[in-house]
Amino acid sequence: MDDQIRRTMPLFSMSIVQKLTGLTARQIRYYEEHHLVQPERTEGNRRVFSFNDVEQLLEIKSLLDKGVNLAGIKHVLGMKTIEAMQPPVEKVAKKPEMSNADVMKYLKSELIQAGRHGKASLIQGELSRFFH
DNA sequence: ATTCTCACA
DNA sequence: TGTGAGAA
Repeated sequence: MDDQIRRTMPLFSMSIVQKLTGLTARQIRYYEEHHLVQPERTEGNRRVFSFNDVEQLLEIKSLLDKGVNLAGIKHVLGMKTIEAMQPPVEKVAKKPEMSNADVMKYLKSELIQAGRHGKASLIQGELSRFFH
């Protein structure tokens, strides 16, 4: 139950999420309009994303590369949400979704990538707690 | 300096 | 989806 809090806890600013996902702020806001992600808001109306939101965005990016349109992505993500809420069911086959380990690996590569450009201090600070 | 909303020569 | 304006 403590894990649920960790991935739901709002931690990332727009700039951080942009670097982490490679998506533009415009796209991220657009996906939010379509309820593909539901970031929290600060008192100043700034978006604050959780670890789950970042994973969700990465999943969206993945599907986009596969040529899936927003309507299709909504269905895929919708199924995921339903599954998460009605879990007491044996999943027949394994899901080709990004595992937590895959996400971690991806984020690390992003940090290295950004590091080669000398501008990773920001996101490293934000993610450090996840790489203990 | 950052991010937000809104609107489109 | 990009982009710029005006505000917070």
